[in-house]
Amino acid sequence: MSKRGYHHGNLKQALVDAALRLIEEKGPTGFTLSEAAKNAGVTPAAVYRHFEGREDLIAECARQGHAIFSDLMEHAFNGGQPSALAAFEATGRAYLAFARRYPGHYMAMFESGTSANATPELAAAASRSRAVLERAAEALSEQLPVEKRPPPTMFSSHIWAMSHGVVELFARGRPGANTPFPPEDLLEAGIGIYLRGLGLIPPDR
Amino acid sequence: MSKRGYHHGNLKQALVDAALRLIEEKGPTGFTLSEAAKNAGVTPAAVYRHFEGREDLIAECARQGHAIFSDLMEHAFNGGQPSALAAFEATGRAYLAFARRYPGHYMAMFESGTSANATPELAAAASRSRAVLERAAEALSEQLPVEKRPPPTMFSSHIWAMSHGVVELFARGRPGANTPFPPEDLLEAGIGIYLRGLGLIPPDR
DNA sequence: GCCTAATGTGACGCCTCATAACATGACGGC
DNA sequence: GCCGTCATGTTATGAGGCGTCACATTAGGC
Repeated sequence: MSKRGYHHGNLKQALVDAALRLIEEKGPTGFTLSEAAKNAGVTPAAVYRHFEGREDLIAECARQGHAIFSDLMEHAFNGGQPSALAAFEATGRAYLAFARRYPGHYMAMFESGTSANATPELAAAASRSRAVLERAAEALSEQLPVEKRPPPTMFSSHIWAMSHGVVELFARGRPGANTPFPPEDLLEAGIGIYLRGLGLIPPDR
Repeated sequence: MSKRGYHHGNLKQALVDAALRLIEEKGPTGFTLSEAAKNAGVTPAAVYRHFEGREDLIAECARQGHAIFSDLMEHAFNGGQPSALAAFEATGRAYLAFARRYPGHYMAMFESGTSANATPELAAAASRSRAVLERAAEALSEQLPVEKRPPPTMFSSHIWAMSHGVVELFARGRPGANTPFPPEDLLEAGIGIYLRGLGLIPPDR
Protein backbone atom coordinates (compact mmCIF):
# COMPACT_ATOMS: atom_id res chain seq x y z
CA MET A 1 0.00 0.00 0.00
CA SER A 2 2.97 2.27 0.36
CA LYS A 3 4.56 1.38 -2.95
CA ARG A 4 3.80 4.93 -3.99
CA GLY A 5 3.22 4.53 -7.66
CA TYR A 6 0.96 6.81 -9.56
CA HIS A 7 -1.91 5.84 -7.33
CA HIS A 8 -1.53 6.32 -3.65
CA GLY A 9 -3.88 3.65 -2.44
CA ASN A 10 -5.08 5.34 0.72
CA LEU A 11 -4.79 9.00 -0.03
CA LYS A 12 -7.92 10.16 1.73
CA GLN A 13 -6.80 9.02 5.15
CA ALA A 14 -3.22 10.04 4.45
CA LEU A 15 -4.44 13.57 3.78
CA VAL A 16 -6.45 13.60 6.98
CA ASP A 17 -3.41 12.43 8.94
CA ALA A 18 -1.18 15.02 7.35
CA ALA A 19 -3.75 17.72 8.01
CA LEU A 20 -4.02 16.71 11.64
CA ARG A 21 -0.27 16.85 12.11
CA LEU A 22 -0.14 20.28 10.52
CA ILE A 23 -3.06 21.61 12.52
CA GLU A 24 -1.38 20.37 15.66
CA GLU A 25 1.88 22.05 14.73
CA LYS A 26 0.75 25.36 13.36
CA GLY A 27 -2.82 25.73 14.49
CA PRO A 28 -5.91 25.61 12.32
CA THR A 29 -5.02 29.00 10.89
CA GLY A 30 -1.55 28.05 9.76
CA PHE A 31 -2.65 24.82 8.18
CA THR A 32 -2.79 24.86 4.42
CA LEU A 33 -4.28 22.37 2.02
CA SER A 34 -1.23 22.56 -0.22
CA GLU A 35 1.16 21.63 2.52
CA ALA A 36 -1.00 18.74 3.62
CA ALA A 37 -0.97 17.51 0.04
CA LYS A 38 2.79 17.85 -0.15
CA ASN A 39 3.26 15.96 3.11
CA ALA A 40 1.11 13.19 1.73
CA GLY A 41 3.39 13.08 -1.30
CA VAL A 42 0.83 14.35 -3.73
CA THR A 43 -0.14 17.41 -5.76
CA PRO A 44 -2.54 19.96 -4.23
CA ALA A 45 -5.06 19.30 -6.96
CA ALA A 46 -5.28 15.64 -6.00
CA VAL A 47 -6.96 16.66 -2.76
CA TYR A 48 -10.06 17.63 -4.68
CA ARG A 49 -10.62 14.03 -5.73
CA HIS A 50 -11.39 13.23 -2.10
CA PHE A 51 -12.58 16.45 -0.53
CA GLU A 52 -14.56 19.40 -1.74
CA GLY A 53 -11.92 21.77 -0.48
CA ARG A 54 -10.04 22.96 2.53
CA GLU A 55 -13.10 23.28 4.73
CA ASP A 56 -14.27 19.83 3.89
CA LEU A 57 -10.90 18.34 4.79
CA ILE A 58 -10.97 20.06 8.17
CA ALA A 59 -14.53 18.89 8.67
CA GLU A 60 -13.44 15.30 8.12
CA CYS A 61 -10.66 15.76 10.68
CA ALA A 62 -13.23 17.09 13.13
CA ARG A 63 -15.57 14.21 12.37
CA GLN A 64 -12.91 11.62 13.10
CA GLY A 65 -12.12 13.56 16.26
CA HIS A 66 -15.70 13.38 17.43
CA ALA A 67 -15.76 9.66 16.74
CA ILE A 68 -12.66 9.06 18.86
CA PHE A 69 -13.98 11.46 21.47
CA SER A 70 -17.31 9.70 21.77
CA ASP A 71 -15.67 6.30 21.99
CA LEU A 72 -13.26 7.43 24.69
CA MET A 73 -15.93 9.08 26.77
CA GLU A 74 -18.26 6.14 26.43
CA HIS A 75 -15.53 3.73 27.39
CA ALA A 76 -14.59 5.85 30.39
CA PHE A 77 -18.20 6.07 31.44
CA ASN A 78 -18.72 2.32 31.21
CA GLY A 79 -15.45 1.69 33.02
CA GLY A 80 -16.61 3.77 35.97
CA GLN A 81 -19.84 1.87 36.40
CA PRO A 82 -21.68 0.90 38.50
CA SER A 83 -20.84 3.98 40.58
CA ALA A 84 -22.50 6.88 38.81
CA LEU A 85 -20.14 9.34 40.43
CA ALA A 86 -17.02 7.41 39.51
CA ALA A 87 -18.32 6.96 35.99
CA PHE A 88 -18.98 10.66 35.69
CA GLU A 89 -15.59 11.67 36.97
CA ALA A 90 -13.89 9.23 34.65
CA THR A 91 -15.77 10.88 31.82
CA GLY A 92 -14.49 14.28 32.91
CA ARG A 93 -10.92 13.08 33.01
CA ALA A 94 -11.37 11.50 29.60
CA TYR A 95 -12.32 14.89 28.22
CA LEU A 96 -9.03 16.47 29.16
CA ALA A 97 -7.11 13.36 28.23
CA PHE A 98 -8.60 13.53 24.78
CA ALA A 99 -7.68 17.19 24.40
CA ARG A 100 -4.13 16.34 25.42
CA ARG A 101 -3.64 13.22 23.39
CA TYR A 102 -5.36 14.38 20.21
CA PRO A 103 -4.63 18.09 20.03
CA GLY A 104 -4.99 18.16 16.26
CA HIS A 105 -8.41 16.61 16.44
CA TYR A 106 -9.43 18.89 19.28
CA MET A 107 -8.38 21.98 17.38
CA ALA A 108 -10.17 20.79 14.26
CA MET A 109 -13.29 20.20 16.31
CA PHE A 110 -13.41 23.37 18.34
CA GLU A 111 -10.90 25.92 17.13
CA SER A 112 -10.98 25.66 13.39
CA GLY A 113 -13.77 28.12 12.83
CA THR A 114 -15.68 25.49 10.87
CA SER A 115 -19.30 25.11 11.76
CA ALA A 116 -20.35 21.82 13.27
CA ASN A 117 -22.90 21.65 10.50
CA ALA A 118 -20.32 21.91 7.74
CA THR A 119 -21.21 18.39 6.63
CA PRO A 120 -24.01 16.07 7.70
CA GLU A 121 -21.46 13.48 8.80
CA LEU A 122 -19.78 15.97 11.09
CA ALA A 123 -23.09 17.08 12.52
CA ALA A 124 -23.98 13.49 13.31
CA ALA A 125 -20.64 12.81 14.97
CA ALA A 126 -20.88 15.98 17.04
CA SER A 127 -24.38 15.07 18.04
CA ARG A 128 -23.20 11.72 19.30
CA SER A 129 -20.51 13.41 21.41
CA ARG A 130 -23.14 15.53 23.04
CA ALA A 131 -25.35 12.53 23.67
CA VAL A 132 -22.60 10.65 25.47
CA LEU A 133 -21.93 13.53 27.84
CA GLU A 134 -25.61 13.99 28.40
CA ARG A 135 -26.13 10.38 29.28
CA ALA A 136 -23.36 10.53 31.87
CA ALA A 137 -24.90 13.62 33.39
CA GLU A 138 -28.34 12.09 33.43
CA ALA A 139 -27.14 8.93 35.13
CA LEU A 140 -25.48 10.93 37.84
CA SER A 141 -28.36 13.28 38.39
CA GLU A 142 -30.67 10.36 39.04
CA GLN A 143 -29.06 10.21 42.44
CA LEU A 144 -30.82 13.43 43.30
CA PRO A 145 -34.41 13.68 44.43
CA VAL A 146 -36.53 14.40 41.41
CA GLU A 147 -37.47 17.92 42.45
CA LYS A 148 -33.81 18.96 42.80
CA ARG A 149 -32.63 17.50 39.49
CA PRO A 150 -31.42 19.98 36.94
CA PRO A 151 -32.38 19.27 33.35
CA PRO A 152 -29.74 16.80 32.08
CA THR A 153 -29.01 18.99 29.10
CA MET A 154 -28.21 21.90 31.37
CA PHE A 155 -26.11 19.76 33.66
CA SER A 156 -24.01 18.37 30.84
CA SER A 157 -23.77 21.78 29.21
CA HIS A 158 -22.22 23.19 32.37
CA ILE A 159 -19.71 20.41 32.56
CA TRP A 160 -18.86 20.70 28.89
CA ALA A 161 -18.54 24.46 29.13
CA MET A 162 -16.18 24.33 32.06
CA SER A 163 -14.12 21.56 30.50
CA HIS A 164 -13.86 23.35 27.20
CA GLY A 165 -13.09 26.62 28.92
CA VAL A 166 -10.27 25.07 30.89
CA VAL A 167 -8.80 23.54 27.76
CA GLU A 168 -9.03 26.73 25.75
CA LEU A 169 -7.87 29.13 28.39
CA PHE A 170 -5.42 27.14 30.46
CA ALA A 171 -4.31 24.07 28.59
CA ARG A 172 -2.69 26.14 25.86
CA GLY A 173 -0.59 29.26 25.97
CA ARG A 174 -3.51 31.56 25.49
CA PRO A 175 -4.38 34.35 27.92
CA GLY A 176 -1.67 34.92 30.49
CA ALA A 177 0.59 32.12 29.36
CA ASN A 178 1.44 31.28 32.94
CA THR A 179 -1.01 28.59 33.93
CA PRO A 180 -1.53 28.95 37.66
CA PHE A 181 -2.57 25.32 38.11
CA PRO A 182 -2.27 22.14 36.09
CA PRO A 183 -5.40 22.09 33.95
CA GLU A 184 -6.29 18.62 35.19
CA ASP A 185 -6.33 19.78 38.80
CA LEU A 186 -8.13 22.96 37.90
CA LEU A 187 -10.89 21.10 36.10
CA GLU A 188 -11.23 18.39 38.71
CA ALA A 189 -11.55 20.97 41.47
CA GLY A 190 -14.06 22.99 39.46
CA ILE A 191 -16.26 20.03 38.71
CA GLY A 192 -15.99 18.94 42.32
CA ILE A 193 -17.26 22.29 43.56
CA TYR A 194 -20.02 22.24 40.98
CA LEU A 195 -21.16 18.75 41.98
CA ARG A 196 -21.14 19.81 45.61
CA GLY A 197 -23.38 22.69 44.64
CA LEU A 198 -25.81 20.20 43.19
CA GLY A 199 -25.70 18.12 46.34
CA LEU A 200 -24.05 15.20 44.62
CA ILE A 201 -20.98 15.30 46.82
CA PRO A 202 -21.14 15.68 50.60
CA PRO A 203 -20.18 19.22 51.65
CA ASP A 204 -17.22 18.26 53.86
CA ARG A 205 -13.56 18.84 53.07
CA MET B 1 -10.43 64.30 9.35
CA SER B 2 -12.59 62.59 6.78
CA LYS B 3 -11.58 64.79 3.88
CA ARG B 4 -9.84 61.78 2.49
CA GLY B 5 -6.98 63.31 0.64
CA TYR B 6 -3.73 61.54 0.16
CA HIS B 7 -3.36 61.19 3.89
CA HIS B 8 -6.10 59.53 5.81
CA GLY B 9 -5.59 61.23 9.13
CA ASN B 10 -6.64 58.40 11.39
CA LEU B 11 -5.83 55.32 9.41
CA LYS B 12 -4.63 53.17 12.25
CA GLN B 13 -7.93 53.19 14.11
CA ALA B 14 -9.89 53.05 10.87
CA LEU B 15 -8.07 49.85 10.02
CA VAL B 16 -8.80 48.39 13.43
CA ASP B 17 -12.49 49.26 13.06
CA ALA B 18 -12.66 47.78 9.59
CA ALA B 19 -10.89 44.66 10.81
CA LEU B 20 -13.30 44.29 13.70
CA ARG B 21 -16.30 44.57 11.42
CA LEU B 22 -14.86 41.97 9.09
CA ILE B 23 -13.93 39.60 11.90
CA GLU B 24 -17.44 39.89 13.23
CA GLU B 25 -18.93 39.18 9.83
CA LYS B 26 -16.72 36.41 8.54
CA GLY B 27 -14.86 35.12 11.54
CA PRO B 28 -11.18 35.54 12.26
CA THR B 29 -10.38 33.03 9.52
CA GLY B 30 -12.25 34.82 6.80
CA PHE B 31 -10.82 38.19 7.67
CA THR B 32 -8.17 39.45 5.28
CA LEU B 33 -5.82 42.35 5.63
CA SER B 34 -6.45 43.40 2.06
CA GLU B 35 -10.17 43.69 2.55
CA ALA B 36 -9.73 45.67 5.75
CA ALA B 37 -7.49 48.05 3.84
CA LYS B 38 -10.02 48.36 1.05
CA ASN B 39 -12.82 49.05 3.51
CA ALA B 40 -10.70 51.77 5.05
CA GLY B 41 -10.26 53.22 1.58
CA VAL B 42 -6.59 52.52 1.31
CA THR B 43 -4.08 50.28 -0.43
CA PRO B 44 -3.09 47.03 1.31
CA ALA B 45 0.50 48.19 1.48
CA ALA B 46 -0.50 51.19 3.57
CA VAL B 47 -1.37 48.87 6.41
CA TYR B 48 2.30 48.15 6.92
CA ARG B 49 2.92 51.77 7.92
CA HIS B 50 0.90 51.13 11.06
CA PHE B 51 1.11 47.41 11.73
CA GLU B 52 3.76 44.80 11.23
CA GLY B 53 1.31 42.59 9.41
CA ARG B 54 -1.93 40.75 9.65
CA GLU B 55 -1.18 39.21 13.02
CA ASP B 56 -0.23 42.51 14.50
CA LEU B 57 -3.47 44.08 13.33
CA ILE B 58 -5.48 41.33 14.95
CA ALA B 59 -3.41 41.70 18.10
CA GLU B 60 -4.31 45.37 18.28
CA CYS B 61 -8.00 44.49 17.90
CA ALA B 62 -7.63 42.02 20.75
CA ARG B 63 -5.81 44.59 22.86
CA GLN B 64 -8.58 47.14 22.47
CA GLY B 65 -11.04 44.37 23.28
CA HIS B 66 -9.25 43.60 26.51
CA ALA B 67 -9.26 47.27 27.41
CA ILE B 68 -13.04 47.56 26.92
CA PHE B 69 -13.53 44.23 28.64
CA SER B 70 -11.55 45.28 31.71
CA ASP B 71 -13.37 48.57 31.95
CA LEU B 72 -16.78 46.94 31.67
CA MET B 73 -16.02 44.30 34.23
CA GLU B 74 -14.53 46.79 36.62
CA HIS B 75 -17.49 49.09 36.28
CA ALA B 76 -19.91 46.22 36.83
CA PHE B 77 -17.97 45.14 39.87
CA ASN B 78 -17.98 48.59 41.39
CA GLY B 79 -21.66 49.02 40.60
CA GLY B 80 -22.53 45.91 42.55
CA GLN B 81 -20.73 47.03 45.69
CA PRO B 82 -20.95 46.91 48.63
CA SER B 83 -22.54 43.47 48.31
CA ALA B 84 -19.72 41.17 47.27
CA LEU B 85 -22.17 38.67 45.85
CA ALA B 86 -24.10 41.24 43.83
CA ALA B 87 -20.84 42.70 42.58
CA PHE B 88 -19.63 39.29 41.53
CA GLU B 89 -22.81 38.38 39.73
CA ALA B 90 -22.82 41.69 37.93
CA THR B 91 -19.32 40.89 36.78
CA GLY B 92 -20.49 37.54 35.44
CA ARG B 93 -23.31 39.13 33.50
CA ALA B 94 -20.92 41.73 32.16
CA TYR B 95 -18.81 38.94 30.71
CA LEU B 96 -21.61 37.63 28.54
CA ALA B 97 -22.81 41.12 27.74
CA PHE B 98 -19.36 41.95 26.43
CA ALA B 99 -19.27 38.85 24.27
CA ARG B 100 -22.64 39.79 22.85
CA ARG B 101 -22.04 43.46 22.33
CA TYR B 102 -18.50 43.24 21.00
CA PRO B 103 -18.38 39.99 19.07
CA GLY B 104 -15.56 41.18 16.85
CA HIS B 105 -13.42 42.05 19.81
CA TYR B 106 -14.29 38.80 21.54
CA MET B 107 -13.32 36.76 18.50
CA ALA B 108 -10.09 38.67 18.11
CA MET B 109 -9.29 38.03 21.75
CA PHE B 110 -10.17 34.38 22.03
CA GLU B 111 -10.81 32.80 18.65
CA SER B 112 -8.26 34.35 16.38
CA GLY B 113 -5.52 31.86 17.03
CA THR B 114 -3.18 34.68 17.99
CA SER B 115 -1.24 34.16 21.14
CA ALA B 116 -1.96 36.52 24.01
CA ASN B 117 1.74 37.24 23.98
CA ALA B 118 1.80 38.34 20.36
CA THR B 119 2.72 41.84 21.48
CA PRO B 120 3.70 43.20 24.89
CA GLU B 121 0.77 45.61 24.79
CA LEU B 122 -1.68 42.77 24.24
CA ALA B 123 -0.09 40.75 27.03
CA ALA B 124 -0.47 43.68 29.41
CA ALA B 125 -4.11 44.23 28.46
CA ALA B 126 -4.92 40.55 28.86
CA SER B 127 -3.17 40.54 32.18
CA ARG B 128 -5.35 43.38 33.38
CA SER B 129 -8.49 41.49 32.34
CA ARG B 130 -7.39 38.59 34.44
CA ALA B 131 -6.64 40.81 37.38
CA VAL B 132 -10.12 42.33 37.36
CA LEU B 133 -11.79 38.94 37.42
CA GLU B 134 -9.45 37.77 40.10
CA ARG B 135 -10.18 40.74 42.31
CA ALA B 136 -13.92 40.11 42.08
CA ALA B 137 -13.38 36.49 43.01
CA GLU B 138 -11.14 37.40 45.88
CA ALA B 139 -13.59 39.92 47.30
CA LEU B 140 -16.36 37.36 47.24
CA SER B 141 -14.30 34.57 48.71
CA GLU B 142 -13.48 36.68 51.69
CA GLN B 143 -16.95 35.87 52.91
CA LEU B 144 -15.80 32.33 53.50
CA PRO B 145 -13.91 31.19 56.55
CA VAL B 146 -10.23 31.27 55.78
CA GLU B 147 -9.77 27.53 55.82
CA LYS B 148 -12.50 26.98 53.23
CA ARG B 149 -11.34 29.65 50.81
CA PRO B 150 -10.14 28.45 47.46
CA PRO B 151 -7.13 30.21 46.01
CA PRO B 152 -8.54 33.31 44.28
CA THR B 153 -6.74 32.44 41.08
CA MET B 154 -8.44 29.07 41.00
CA PHE B 155 -11.80 30.57 41.82
CA SER B 156 -11.63 33.12 39.06
CA SER B 157 -10.21 30.58 36.63
CA HIS B 158 -13.26 28.40 37.14
CA ILE B 159 -15.60 31.26 36.55
CA TRP B 160 -13.70 32.39 33.50
CA ALA B 161 -13.55 28.89 32.12
CA MET B 162 -17.26 28.32 32.46
CA SER B 163 -18.10 31.72 31.04
CA HIS B 164 -15.80 31.27 28.11
CA GLY B 165 -17.03 27.74 27.54
CA VAL B 166 -20.64 28.90 27.48
CA VAL B 167 -19.80 31.62 24.99
CA GLU B 168 -17.83 29.34 22.70
CA LEU B 169 -20.13 26.36 22.79
CA PHE B 170 -23.57 27.81 23.18
CA ALA B 171 -23.56 31.48 22.29
CA ARG B 172 -22.57 30.74 18.71
CA GLY B 173 -23.75 28.14 16.26
CA ARG B 174 -20.99 25.74 17.06
CA PRO B 175 -21.61 22.19 18.26
CA GLY B 176 -25.21 21.13 17.83
CA ALA B 177 -26.49 24.46 16.61
CA ASN B 178 -29.60 24.11 18.69
CA THR B 179 -28.85 25.87 21.93
CA PRO B 180 -30.92 24.17 24.58
CA PHE B 181 -31.03 27.23 26.85
CA PRO B 182 -30.36 30.93 26.46
CA PRO B 183 -26.65 31.28 27.22
CA GLU B 184 -27.35 33.91 29.84
CA ASP B 185 -29.58 31.58 31.80
CA LEU B 186 -27.22 28.70 31.31
CA LEU B 187 -24.29 30.65 32.66
CA GLU B 188 -26.19 32.19 35.54
CA ALA B 189 -27.43 28.79 36.64
CA GLY B 190 -23.98 27.27 36.33
CA ILE B 191 -22.30 29.95 38.35
CA GLY B 192 -25.09 29.74 40.91
CA ILE B 193 -24.53 26.01 41.38
CA TYR B 194 -20.80 26.56 41.58
CA LEU B 195 -21.15 29.27 44.23
CA ARG B 196 -23.45 27.03 46.21
CA GLY B 197 -20.77 24.38 46.07
CA LEU B 198 -18.39 26.84 47.64
CA GLY B 199 -20.88 27.67 50.36
CA LEU B 200 -21.33 31.23 49.15
CA ILE B 201 -25.02 30.78 48.51
CA PRO B 202 -27.38 29.06 50.93
CA PRO B 203 -28.25 25.57 49.69
CA ASP B 204 -31.97 26.14 49.43
CA ARG B 205 -33.56 26.41 46.06
C1' DG C 1 8.58 79.11 2.58
C1' DC C 2 11.73 74.99 2.60
C1' DC C 3 13.25 70.27 4.25
C1' DT C 4 12.43 66.26 6.31
C1' DA C 5 9.97 62.56 7.86
C1' DA C 6 5.62 60.39 7.96
C1' DT C 7 2.32 58.33 5.23
C1' DG C 8 0.23 56.35 1.07
C1' DT C 9 0.80 54.14 -3.94
C1' DG C 10 2.20 50.85 -7.65
C1' DA C 11 4.62 47.04 -9.01
C1' DC C 12 6.42 42.81 -7.75
C1' DG C 13 7.43 37.75 -5.89
C1' DC C 14 5.71 34.11 -3.60
C1' DC C 15 2.15 31.33 -1.72
C1' DT C 16 -2.62 29.34 -1.38
C1' DC C 17 -7.14 27.86 -3.08
C1' DA C 18 -9.66 26.19 -6.67
C1' DT C 19 -10.80 24.61 -11.62
C1' DA C 20 -9.96 22.49 -16.07
C1' DA C 21 -7.79 19.65 -19.39
C1' DC C 22 -4.96 15.82 -19.73
C1' DA C 23 -2.33 11.35 -18.17
C1' DT C 24 -2.15 6.94 -15.89
C1' DG C 25 -3.29 2.60 -14.38
C1' DA C 26 -6.74 -0.66 -11.56
C1' DC C 27 -10.09 -3.70 -12.56
C1' DG C 28 -13.87 -6.26 -14.55
C1' DG C 29 -16.03 -8.38 -18.84
C1' DC C 30 -15.06 -11.03 -22.45
C1' DG D 1 -4.83 -12.50 -21.85
C1' DC D 2 -6.71 -8.16 -23.92
C1' DC D 3 -9.31 -3.92 -23.78
C1' DG D 4 -12.38 -0.30 -22.36
C1' DT D 5 -13.79 2.47 -18.55
C1' DC D 6 -13.53 5.12 -14.67
C1' DA D 7 -11.25 6.45 -10.53
C1' DT D 8 -7.33 8.80 -9.37
C1' DG D 9 -3.41 11.33 -10.18
C1' DT D 10 -0.72 15.43 -12.87
C1' DT D 11 0.30 19.85 -15.18
C1' DA D 12 -1.38 24.36 -16.33
C1' DT D 13 -3.82 28.29 -15.15
C1' DG D 14 -6.26 32.13 -12.80
C1' DA D 15 -7.78 34.81 -8.91
C1' DG D 16 -6.56 36.64 -4.66
C1' DG D 17 -3.82 37.43 -0.26
C1' DC D 18 0.59 38.58 2.23
C1' DG D 19 4.54 41.10 2.54
C1' DT D 20 8.57 44.14 0.38
C1' DC D 21 10.45 47.12 -2.72
C1' DA D 22 11.12 51.94 -4.79
C1' DC D 23 8.66 56.00 -5.47
C1' DA D 24 5.03 59.84 -4.68
C1' DT D 25 2.79 63.10 -1.79
C1' DT D 26 1.81 65.95 1.92
C1' DA D 27 2.04 67.59 7.02
C1' DG D 28 4.48 70.25 10.07
C1' DG D 29 8.71 72.01 12.34
C1' DC D 30 12.24 75.35 11.57
